[in-house]
Amino acid sequence: MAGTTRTDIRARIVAVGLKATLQRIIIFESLLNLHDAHPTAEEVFQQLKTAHPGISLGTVYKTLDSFVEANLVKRVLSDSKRRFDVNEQPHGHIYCTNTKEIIDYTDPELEKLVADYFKAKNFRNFNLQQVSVQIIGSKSDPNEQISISSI
Amino acid sequence: MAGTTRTDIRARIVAVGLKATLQRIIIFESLLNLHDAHPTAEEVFQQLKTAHPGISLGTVYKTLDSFVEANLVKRVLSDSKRRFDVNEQPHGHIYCTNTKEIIDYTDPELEKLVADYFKAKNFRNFNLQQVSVQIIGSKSDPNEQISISSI
DNA sequence: ATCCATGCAAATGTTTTGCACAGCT
DNA sequence: AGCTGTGCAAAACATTTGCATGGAT
Repeated sequence: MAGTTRTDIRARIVAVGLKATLQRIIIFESLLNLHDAHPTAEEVFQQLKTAHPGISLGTVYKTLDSFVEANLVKRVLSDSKRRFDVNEQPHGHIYCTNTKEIIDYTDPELEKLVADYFKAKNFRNFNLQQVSVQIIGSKSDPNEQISISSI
Repeated sequence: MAGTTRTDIRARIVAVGLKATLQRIIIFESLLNLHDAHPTAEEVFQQLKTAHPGISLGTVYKTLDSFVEANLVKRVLSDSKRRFDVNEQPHGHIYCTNTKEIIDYTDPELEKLVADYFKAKNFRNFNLQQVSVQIIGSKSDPNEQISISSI
């Protein structure tokens, strides 16, 4: 649960101007639970329907879209399905062409480097919302974790 | 056309270990023509079928997949369809949430900055193939170009 | 009470697949 | 001949839509 209560969730939903319906709350909750999986609408629906048999797949689609629209959630690069990610601290993604996994890559130093770079840039006719780094490659051993160290 | 002849294309296809069939050649050619549009399989098919009525959509799908597999072409973040991009010099993408456009962002200084950053990183169990920067935001005026200047 | 969100199911859009045939070596 | 790639059409999969009903403020 990671310390995010329903009250918190309700507040976050209301904060972006959406009504805090039960469906929106449990879908957001589900996104938090499935955070590491960068789930599809279908996956959110599957996780939800045991505890909430009434929920409809169409609603999950519509709700995820409205979350993205409201900037509560982001879409991520994926293998032909729409995948979603709760909007936490800035981070990049590692995409493994071998296992098709999308793995979060959180690296404040890199985020700062890139953010600073863009601070000195002036965009005309463009409202910059977000910069993120995509890392593409493949795991040598699909069953092992990736680890990273500075030289 | 940009100075890439069929002989060049043939060579690039053979270089990655694929047979240079006519379909592969014209699909690759089409990707070069449509480069700015980051086309879907369907869009490639549409562009092709006038000049080559025999070509099949299924073949376009299969061929694009094999190009990606062979690292001749990249997939790009998109609005729920698979979009493709010929593998030219390193560049990022600007995604406009307003118009859903994907616009190339070529910035050698940024590419160097990021590449250098990752040179000093040591990945274990991961073969890094590519790092790219995604910029997300929205055009103020959908009909105008974005321009960028350093401060 | 009003308005917007939801559930349902049908429609649409996208991608994958299997198989028979064609083309290259 | 033997391989692999292609075309076709069906199947599978993913997303969107319209509308009647339900729920939040």
